[in-house]
Amino acid sequence: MAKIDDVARLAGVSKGTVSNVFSQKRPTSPKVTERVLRISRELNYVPNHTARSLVTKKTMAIGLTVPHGNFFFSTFHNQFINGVVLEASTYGYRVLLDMIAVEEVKTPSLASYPIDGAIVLGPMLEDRRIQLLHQHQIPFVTVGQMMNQGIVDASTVNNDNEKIIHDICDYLISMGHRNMMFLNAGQQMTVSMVRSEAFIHALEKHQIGLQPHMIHYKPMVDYEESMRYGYEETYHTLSELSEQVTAIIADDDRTAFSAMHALKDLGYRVPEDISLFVICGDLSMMHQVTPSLTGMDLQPSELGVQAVRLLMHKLSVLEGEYRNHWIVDSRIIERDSCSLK
Amino acid sequence: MAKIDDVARLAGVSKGTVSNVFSQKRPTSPKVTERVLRISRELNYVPNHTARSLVTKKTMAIGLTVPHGNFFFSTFHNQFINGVVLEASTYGYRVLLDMIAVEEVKTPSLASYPIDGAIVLGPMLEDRRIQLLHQHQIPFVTVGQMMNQGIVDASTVNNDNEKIIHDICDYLISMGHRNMMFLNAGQQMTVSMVRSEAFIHALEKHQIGLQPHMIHYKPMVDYEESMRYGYEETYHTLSELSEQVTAIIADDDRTAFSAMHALKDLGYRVPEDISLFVICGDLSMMHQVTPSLTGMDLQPSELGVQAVRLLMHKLSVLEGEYRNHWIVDSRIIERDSCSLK
DNA sequence: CTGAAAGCGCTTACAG
DNA sequence: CTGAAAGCGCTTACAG
Repeated sequence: MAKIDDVARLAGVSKGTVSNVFSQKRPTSPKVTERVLRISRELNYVPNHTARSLVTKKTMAIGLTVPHGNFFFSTFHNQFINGVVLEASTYGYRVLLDMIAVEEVKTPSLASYPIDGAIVLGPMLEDRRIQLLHQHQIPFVTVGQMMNQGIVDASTVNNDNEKIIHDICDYLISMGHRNMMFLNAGQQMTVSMVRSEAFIHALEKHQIGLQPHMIHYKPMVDYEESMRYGYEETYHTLSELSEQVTAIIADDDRTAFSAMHALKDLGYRVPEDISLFVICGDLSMMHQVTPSLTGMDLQPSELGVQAVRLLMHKLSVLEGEYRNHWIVDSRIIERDSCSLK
Repeated sequence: MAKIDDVARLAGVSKGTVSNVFSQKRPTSPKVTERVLRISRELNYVPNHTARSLVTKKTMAIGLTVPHGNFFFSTFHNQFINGVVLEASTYGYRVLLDMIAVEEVKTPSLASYPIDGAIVLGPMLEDRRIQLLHQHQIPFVTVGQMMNQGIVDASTVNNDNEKIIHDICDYLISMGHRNMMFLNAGQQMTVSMVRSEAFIHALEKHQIGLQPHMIHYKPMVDYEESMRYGYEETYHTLSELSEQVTAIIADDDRTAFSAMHALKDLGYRVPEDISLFVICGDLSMMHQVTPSLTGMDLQPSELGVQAVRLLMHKLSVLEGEYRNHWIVDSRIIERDSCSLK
């Protein structure tokens, strides 16, 4: 590959001038610009990204780390990632995908992270990723519930999870449901704790006593098993219970699908016998199944966009004031899976 | 951040030695190793990835480019990406996600790609991404149908699309179906061309005449519209047709869901009135809906794994013989959405 | 608007 | 097993 010296020599200018033509950080005369560009084209020259990074100290990449474990994207993640990648490209940034946890610095061969900043999706308690980012002094923003873990000033973009749960409970309770089952996310997700608490508060607000069968947590397992979560919990809980659960709140669309499957096997109809509400699912897909699923629009793509904007502010790519915590709106999309008790 | 000179000075050794401790390319005495490591820990030192890359000429990252446009991942893409990221991490490689097309070199500020190789998902006719990769001399492997476009020796990982379509047609025809509708992928996808041809051949093989309503192509549009594709084509085709279509082959699970929706609105039952076969869908999700969907297991995760392995061979990270074209197996998973005519 | 020179933080022959 | 020095391919004050 041609390098800057080759272009400079053939164009009869200095390296600095060639650099300026490409970076546009200082003006160059039209004549020189055109000559340099022509030679560059002939030589198939393009500035070496790595060399540039070394001196500018910018990699023009941000890291996107998702929880470790045998993890698979949900449609929620899809749209979130879409928002991130598209918005990042607006500022000339690329996205480095890290699905497994940022590894321990166990092997000495580990080098620094070639990223200018990071977005941490679904922060967890004792999150190794956050500890390392902090230690390496890489600016980051978390998306999802952030608990205080000593890193006081963490920037975060999130939905208002308390409001979400209260809205859902108010909605279902207003329809006459008092025995609801909540298929929550995994216990290691900080979001699930906030949601459980809000769920309990919402019940109290309406003078409904909490019962053991009302809250379930997704086991932290592999893909296949997590697909069965909705089925297993629904099937076993409902078949062993004497009282009648009349509404189920499912953490995501997959959980909802598998819960529906269990309901069918148990002989229950949705929504005639049992209502089903999805917190975090793909709205289009939820619209296509039968019955179409009522749920909450969390705007995952918007979460991604706002996370990138916040990070760009922290990196001083974006000027002006900004808030360290950003809440993305959510609202109920009524469809056919919930009805009066 | 501390740099190699700081560590070298405090540890009383040369930079070269510090380098060796971290890269492990040359042995260092236990005493020195331990001292360097201790100092490094104290200073929070870690080798600068960019500086290392500049001299080794390796970024230890591969690019993953998906088709441009207003694109959203399907569950197929999810699992594929999973395979790629996990397998790449095995070799110490990270994955740079490019969702929009590798841009034209229109603005001169564009720098080289900081990747050692690339995986191109869903190659298209006149694929700009491939042209650029080729021009920048970045090794790449394509996943999905590759048509000859002057780049003769492109490495590729793929399913056997001809076999897939023949297997599906043989399966449905053996059940008595002769009037089948194929909701194919978008016309710009090379895979859809191969599948259409195979579909036509399969019909010929069984002496079934091709009719205009039998093949449809997903319009290249935004997310919302593509979700409607299955619905629209199914609804309009079936309501305007005098003869009876008895089986539908859907390109992916979303198309299948929305086709099912249309069938329900038209008063058809699956599979009693019309059978439904899904080519490329999330098997677990297809198992959870009612009726559970019969489809083809394309092993998307395995496609990702093999694509990375092939690329690692091309980058000489992996030693030994390898084939430039790799076919990943597929097989029919029988569930409840197809039945005898 | 342009050039000459230093420097970004590493690795790598070369020499011992 | 270790060190001294050159060099990876750019950008950036500094000077004009």
